[in-house]
Amino acid sequence: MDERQALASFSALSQETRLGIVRTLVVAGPEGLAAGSIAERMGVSPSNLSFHLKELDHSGLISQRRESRSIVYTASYNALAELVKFLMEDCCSGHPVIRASVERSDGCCAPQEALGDATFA
Amino acid sequence: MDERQALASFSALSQETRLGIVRTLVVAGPEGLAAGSIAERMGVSPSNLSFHLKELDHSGLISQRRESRSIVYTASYNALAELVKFLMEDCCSGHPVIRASVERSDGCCAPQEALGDATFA
DNA sequence: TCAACACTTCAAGGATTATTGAATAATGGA
DNA sequence: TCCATTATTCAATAATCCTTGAAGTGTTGA
Repeated sequence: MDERQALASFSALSQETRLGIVRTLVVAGPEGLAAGSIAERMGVSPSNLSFHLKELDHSGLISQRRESRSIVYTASYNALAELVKFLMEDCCSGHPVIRASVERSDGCCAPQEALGDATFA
Repeated sequence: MDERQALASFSALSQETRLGIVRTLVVAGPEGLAAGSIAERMGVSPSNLSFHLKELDHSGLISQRRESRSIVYTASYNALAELVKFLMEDCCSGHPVIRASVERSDGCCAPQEALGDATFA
């Protein structure tokens, strides 16, 4: 993921409605949700939702397919994963504190003592 | 990290100059950099830089201290780590594909085969 | 105390982004 | 074909964000 894409992704996630859409679609899984269902859950008007969906689609964080009358949206797990990687590696220079903090959170990988004095600030 | 903070952080990172500042400060390490040095490196006017620094400070991604005439800024590794965690856990519901993709990237943890059919889309 | 330095704050503008309601497009069933 | 359904696009307005230059705030050394 290049910087342009990352900027667009951060911008997409910086708006309450859009962050909500992404969360909803992630939970919905690969089957996705029709625009109408999303609008209902989020409590926004169809045209407003459409505006935000376009923004998200443009950033690559979601994708769409037509299914009969509906247009069904799905979260792009790949793009989300790329964004997490960008944040950790490109933006944060793979800093040990950040990596460790994330890995620690699911009890995986290196024990905390192994981090040594890499954990500043 | 709650949603409000996450939105503020994404908003902070969605602007080219500010993303550049964060990257610069992460690389600079815990000693940080004076506002003047940052302005010079980023090629922006002092007042414009100040505007963006305030934005970043407000989101919690950086912090500041006065040191003689200068005001020295440092990246908040903690806030950055929290943001990565938010993205993976709250926003992405700890989705296995995203987690795996990140962990895979440093050759740590579970081998790819172990992911099984958790890797959809 | 005064001047120079390092920054920030303020006010004004221009540029983007968000919201709303009306109009338009695509699909499927009677 | 005609109508209802599902969604998008458009135009206008409101709100927010970014940039700039001038003015203001601390800090240091003469």
